[in-house]
Amino acid sequence: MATISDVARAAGVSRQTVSNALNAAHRLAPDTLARVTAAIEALGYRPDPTARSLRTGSRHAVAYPVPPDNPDRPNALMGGFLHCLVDEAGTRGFRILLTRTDRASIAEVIAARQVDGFVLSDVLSADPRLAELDAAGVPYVAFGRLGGSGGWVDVDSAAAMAEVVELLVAQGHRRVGYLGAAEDLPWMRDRRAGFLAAADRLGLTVESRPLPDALRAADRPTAIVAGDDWLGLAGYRMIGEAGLVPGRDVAVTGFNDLPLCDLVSPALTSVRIPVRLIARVLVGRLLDRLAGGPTPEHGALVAGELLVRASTPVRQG
Amino acid sequence: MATISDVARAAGVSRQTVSNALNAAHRLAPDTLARVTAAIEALGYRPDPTARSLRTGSRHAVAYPVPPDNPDRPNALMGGFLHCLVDEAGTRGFRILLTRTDRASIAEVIAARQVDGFVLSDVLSADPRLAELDAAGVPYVAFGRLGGSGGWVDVDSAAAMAEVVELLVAQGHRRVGYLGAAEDLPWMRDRRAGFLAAADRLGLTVESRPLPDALRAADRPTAIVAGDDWLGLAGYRMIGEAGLVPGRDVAVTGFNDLPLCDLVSPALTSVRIPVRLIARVLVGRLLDRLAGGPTPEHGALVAGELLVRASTPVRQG
DNA sequence: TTGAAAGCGGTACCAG
DNA sequence: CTGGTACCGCTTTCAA
Repeated sequence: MATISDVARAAGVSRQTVSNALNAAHRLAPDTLARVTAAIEALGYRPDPTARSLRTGSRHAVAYPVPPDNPDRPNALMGGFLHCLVDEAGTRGFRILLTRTDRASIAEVIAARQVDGFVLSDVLSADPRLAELDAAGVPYVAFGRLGGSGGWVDVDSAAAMAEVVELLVAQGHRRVGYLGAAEDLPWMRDRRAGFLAAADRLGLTVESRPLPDALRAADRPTAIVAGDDWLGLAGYRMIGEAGLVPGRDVAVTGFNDLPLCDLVSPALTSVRIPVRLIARVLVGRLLDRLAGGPTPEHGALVAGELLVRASTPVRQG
Repeated sequence: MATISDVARAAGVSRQTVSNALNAAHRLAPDTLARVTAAIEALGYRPDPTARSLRTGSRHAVAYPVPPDNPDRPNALMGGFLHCLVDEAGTRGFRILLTRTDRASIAEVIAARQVDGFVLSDVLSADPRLAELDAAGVPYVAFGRLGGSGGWVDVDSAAAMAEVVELLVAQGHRRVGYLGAAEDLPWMRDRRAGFLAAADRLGLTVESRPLPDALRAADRPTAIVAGDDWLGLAGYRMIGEAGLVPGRDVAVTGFNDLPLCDLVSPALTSVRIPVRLIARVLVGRLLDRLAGGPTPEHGALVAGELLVRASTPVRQG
């Protein structure tokens, strides 16, 4: 492996000049630059980022703690998200370092100064990792809304739920049930709130009885809005157990647009999460901040995409 | 941030002694060790892996190129796999660095000496990345079988397919169709070969007509073995289009055990891939190699787990 | 515009 | 068992 000294020797200049050729080419005389560049080419020289990091203190790397995965309900979007993250960071010369999610592991990565910043996801309220990062002064951005700072990006679930409600209203639904779960998760709470707000605004009646009972009542809801796709399928089951047919008798919507939406019968109307865009904005905000830019005032909301499928058919009459 | 010099000064020893306390504690007098340890604690000193790497040349990091993800058919197992990978590597003091999969990116990571080795997946035959790694002498292990070396781990699809065939035979099936696709992918070819071998050994007749036609024939196959779960669902559709009912009229099996197997109706019999075990063996082999151990002669095959569900019911008569 | 010297934070080697 | 010295490969500072 060629070092900077090898190149300097080959080009008949000092090591500094080689360094300048790489980092501040404009300060070199044209012919010197040409000579150095030729030597770099000839020797196949690549500066060692480790040595550079030691000197400059910047690591050109970002950590992403990989959330644990429930094998029975894997996050099918994770692979795509990471691919996009790597891609977006890569085009700006940064790498993604995976870490465990526990506080100790994160503390270690910070203490070892292995990265310049963090990308977080699945952030809970009062997440201990945030305290850790704040205390150490390590910049981060989160996928999912945070309390104060503008260092976050999230799906605009309120807007998405409003679209869902508008769809149902347009299809003639007047009484709708909401199927939620895990409401300790901020994003699940957020979706419910978005639904309720839109339902209120558009004059939809929200079912208050437990859904299994409500579906058997004479004035049963004609649609169920679920907090995610898995819950949507739970809705299918409830509907079936009430002797009704999902889609035909009761419309259903999900959230996340997992691939199973197209597979189940009827295909499930859902909201697609723009993974690529989210990765881009996350990386953009973090790297801008690392570059010394100001922290944006507000978090960024990106629109989900409502995909209407057979589970929300146009109603006859 | 405390440095090794700070600790040395605080403990009244040289930097070298602090270094020894960390890396070769047995060479220190007990009381010196105690003094140094106390100083480390007091100052919260953590050695900087970047500086250490510069000196030793080892990065304590492993690269994993993230395969691109088809949004319409995401790899639902990726999140869990990466989590396991991080976990297994982490317990041995190694980190996972994500990279892009293209040859140029990999060449860059190698040239920049950013990792000690690679974990690969989705390796094609004559994969250009292998040439790159071999040429540079960078150690690697692959999820998925490789030509010569023992640096790989894979699911024993032949054994798994044998289990599938045995199940079908036991259930009274005599004529079975195979539904494959993307046979340029080694693992897909491997599954088909495993099926054919087992069918041959157990005297099963393999359907040779195109499945849509065969299902309409009088001597139609009574079961379909699919190369993966998505193909299993394609099988469901073919069966339905032939006026038959999957599970009841024609048994179906998949492969991978995606979560959708439990969701579809009938639930799809499939083979679960032991992701955690695979990650463990991959990391184990790579790190053993990095530690100077010998390369194993053979690749490792790990058993898949056949999960029998409603799509392969016990046959009446 | 170019170069010499110092140093980033550790570890290897060797002397005592 | 401990410490002095050189050095890993690069960039920053300051003179020439």
